[in-house]
Amino acid sequence: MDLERSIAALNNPARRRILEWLKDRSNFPPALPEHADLDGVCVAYIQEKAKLSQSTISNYMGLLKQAGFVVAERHGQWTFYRRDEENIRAFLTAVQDELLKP
Amino acid sequence: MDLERSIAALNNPARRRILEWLKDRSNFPPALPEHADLDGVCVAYIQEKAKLSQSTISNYMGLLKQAGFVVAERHGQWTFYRRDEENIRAFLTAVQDELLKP
DNA sequence: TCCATAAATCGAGATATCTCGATTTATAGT
DNA sequence: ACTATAAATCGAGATATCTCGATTTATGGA
Repeated sequence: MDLERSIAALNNPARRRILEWLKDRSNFPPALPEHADLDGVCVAYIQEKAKLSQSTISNYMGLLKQAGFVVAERHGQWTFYRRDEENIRAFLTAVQDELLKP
Repeated sequence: MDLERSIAALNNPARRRILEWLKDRSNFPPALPEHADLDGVCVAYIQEKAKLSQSTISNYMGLLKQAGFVVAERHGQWTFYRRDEENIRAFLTAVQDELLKP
């Protein structure tokens, strides 16, 4: 749990929005039939929704991944990103401790 | 509750450390007798502890204040800063909501 | 093997943050 | 009025972040 890195990753409205969108797969276009079993979202879909360039989104997803907020799973040419709920909760606990613990 | 501003204020190790130090007045030199009733800490004490310049600390305290993490109270030539526990809790709730709420 | 598509990496200009020393403002005491 | 002290503001150089388009890498299909 690297607070530094996590807070930096959150310090950007687009990245926070992406994390929110990922709460619900239906914020994105339906998955291809062959990906129906995966609950992640590919970079292209995120890019389309965020209206930022492909390289920017790829970079952002990398930062969110390093921060522990998402996990990436590669399937063929696609990389599917989804939230890491456990790590997100761990982050919240860490911030709470840092801000409130005596 | 301006999340943007609050997260930006937290996105700096020195500022986070200051917020931690302010949890306990005894992290700083004892107050002057005439300030014994106040529980805030003056800029000079924070500066000494943080080993950063006076202008940097003044700037940082301004950011923490705008973010709602501290309140300032002026007494004569001194400005005393102390944590705003209620706002800090409000921030934590807001982050939690942003990260977890469906 | 060749082509098409998805994503990652690279390089760069624009913008923002960090941090400082110098200056200014506010207040208190003589 | 003058001096001293505390804090805020100003101006600037160094460093980091943002975001892009171009290129490269990885994979799958004809």
